[in-house]
Amino acid sequence: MPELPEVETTRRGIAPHIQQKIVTSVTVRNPNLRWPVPVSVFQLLAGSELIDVQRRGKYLLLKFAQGYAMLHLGMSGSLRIVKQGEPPNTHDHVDIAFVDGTVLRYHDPRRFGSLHWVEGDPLSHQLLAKLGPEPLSDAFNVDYIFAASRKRKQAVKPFIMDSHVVVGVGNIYATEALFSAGIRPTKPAGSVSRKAFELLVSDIKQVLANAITQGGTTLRDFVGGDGKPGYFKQQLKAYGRGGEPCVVCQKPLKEVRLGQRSTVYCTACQR
DNA sequence: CAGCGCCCCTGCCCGC
DNA sequence: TGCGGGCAGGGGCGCT
Repeated sequence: MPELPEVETTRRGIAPHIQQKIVTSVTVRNPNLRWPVPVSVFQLLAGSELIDVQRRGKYLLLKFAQGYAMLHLGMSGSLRIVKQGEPPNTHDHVDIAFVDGTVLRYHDPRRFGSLHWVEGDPLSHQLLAKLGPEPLSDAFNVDYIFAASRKRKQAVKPFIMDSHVVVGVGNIYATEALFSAGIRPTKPAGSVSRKAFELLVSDIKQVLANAITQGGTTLRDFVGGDGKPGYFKQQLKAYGRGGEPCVVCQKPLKEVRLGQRSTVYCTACQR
């Protein structure tokens, strides 16, 4: 249930359980994810140490001496730490088991996620090479986004959700950040003012950072194997609230589809 | 190239 | 209660 905060929460949650541990086996129960999982390559990982767990955008990178396991959770993917011997449930597609009996288990009902093996620099991989800046880095700033948006006719919401523009801004947080910044999601990106982008950049950073902080509270449940993704729905001011009153002006929020994704905004507060 | 629709897949919810 | 339709937190790909 991954937007960037969930992926980062997952990274922080799993890393201490698996890093610097030796893999004993990799089990792939269903290799038919978004792209076929190269099963035999992963089975060669037995005996190797998982050095580190990194993240680029919504991709998780499990570092080994020989290369990286590059994992994407798609719409419905999740990772949890379980103990060896725990029977798999439906849609538990991959297990990576370690010497101490810890198992990293990948679960993904819709199978929109993916698992690649990458040798060499993972950031040079085709899927990562052209990604935009990390939203919480200094590289994501008003100068950058304003320049990138000039002459773009695309609506600002799909624009900021484009991972080649900036990574990690999914449907929920795009909706929320645009609400906070008072920007109408349908407005062409190229006609959003520099001032408005200043607000938007700051609100994107804030909403993501806040969500990561909150993700921390669901972390223990998540990793413990017991908890729900725990999505702070109560905090959402726009996403999922079509027809309900705007928290600022009480006018009913409007819901439209933009780029095949539901989009909620206030016609009074967002211009 | 920019921009847009399609599609991958399962589960769940709603209305009839 | 059963069933069809629509929608779900993503994003790469192929077409115009």
